[in-house]
Amino acid sequence: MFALLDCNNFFASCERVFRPELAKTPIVVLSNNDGCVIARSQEAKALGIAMGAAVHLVRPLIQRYQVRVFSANFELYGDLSNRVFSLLQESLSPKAVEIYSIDEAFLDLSMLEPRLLVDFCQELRRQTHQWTGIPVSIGIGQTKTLAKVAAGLAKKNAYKPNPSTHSGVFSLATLPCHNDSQDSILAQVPVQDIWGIGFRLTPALQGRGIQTAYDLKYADDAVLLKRYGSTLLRTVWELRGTICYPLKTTCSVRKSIVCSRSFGQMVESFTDLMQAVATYTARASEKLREDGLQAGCITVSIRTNRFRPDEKQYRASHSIRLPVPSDDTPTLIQAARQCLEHIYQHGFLYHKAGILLQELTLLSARQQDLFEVPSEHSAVLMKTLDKLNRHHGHGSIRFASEGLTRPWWMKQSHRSPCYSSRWEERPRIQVQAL
DNA sequence: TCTGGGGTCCTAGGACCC
DNA sequence: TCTGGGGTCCTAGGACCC
Repeated sequence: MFALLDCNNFFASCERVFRPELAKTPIVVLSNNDGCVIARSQEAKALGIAMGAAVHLVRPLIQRYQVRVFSANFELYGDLSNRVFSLLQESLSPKAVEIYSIDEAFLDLSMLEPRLLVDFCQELRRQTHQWTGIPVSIGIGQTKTLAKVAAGLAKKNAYKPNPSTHSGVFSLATLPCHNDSQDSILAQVPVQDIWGIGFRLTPALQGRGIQTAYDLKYADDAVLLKRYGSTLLRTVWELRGTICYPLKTTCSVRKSIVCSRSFGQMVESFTDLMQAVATYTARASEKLREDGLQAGCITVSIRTNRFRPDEKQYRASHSIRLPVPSDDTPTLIQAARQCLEHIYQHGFLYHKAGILLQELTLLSARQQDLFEVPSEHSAVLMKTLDKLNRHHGHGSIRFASEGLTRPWWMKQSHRSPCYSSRWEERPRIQVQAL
């Protein structure tokens, strides 16, 4: 038996944890560079501010309803996310929790008697809110896909005008999978709300008369497999109660690391562009070392602003395979420079750059190279660098190639403090003497 | 003026092998 | 008129997720 615990309006809820006076205020959180809306509080959703909306398009709504605007603060969200998941792992067991994303976790509840499931989840929900300040919804189902469907329904119930005490938890598991009442619930769920059905599949399925989760559950396997592949078929089987996606608790080694950002202002020169690429490479290398990995391949990509069709457009990327896998920032920056030299074209206004590290291997399982000259010096230097940056914040110690003034740096005009992860930004309490 | 960032998995097709 | 069959590996592109 699976449950999906989903944090409600997560980024907006995080902003409220340390600003309780904003409990009823509409809130939006913006993407890096303050470009578009990536999270909304319930009040902001009710105002009709769409997910992903460009800020300049919803500015009138923001001003009219005095919506509180925040720049994304992923350090804060990551820290609160860890607190929520630690609590789950303590309440259940680390082996029963799969951290699926920054704000969601699948839980294996097969150790509980079915009649206790809902009460257990209610208690978990209450405790999470009390201990972390984050409101959550929980869905229960025989498979992950059904638990996801249930979580969606739980969230809807939680924000009804008069939520009942049982809102915020929804179980599909108290009903057998081929029961009419479970089917009647699935018949209310639009096909695009199912986990795994995206914006491409939705119109294709609708064109075949598949409008709801119920329609998909009873669709023809052979047709779906031939036309759409095995991934969709797994989703269908999960709707029928057959587990195709077991709980993944061992954290698998990741396969790529990306660092890409759009610029605060357009960049034209090679020097400025290289500064950005060096900065992103340094950040990605840091992540690489955090996970004890080395990269065998690096890709650099650059592009102009695709939203300005009247300007000359250009996009390109180039990859280099390193002679020996590396986690050394200078080595990777050097390779990134070669990539950029390969694709840079003078005369364009660049809007975004990114780097991608691939062919990641564990440092502990590295293949020795016959001609390699091992450098212990590098390992010590990188370790020291990471320690300093962990303690004083990202980018406190940088490579000169990352630049000093950095005019291209992203805009973050409304970032809240990292209340819970930086000493100098911790909340202050003023006590007034009576 | 202003439109995100970081991931995974699957499939088709080409290149190559014997 | 007719031009093998079976296999692996790699890559690009497309789909999805949050």
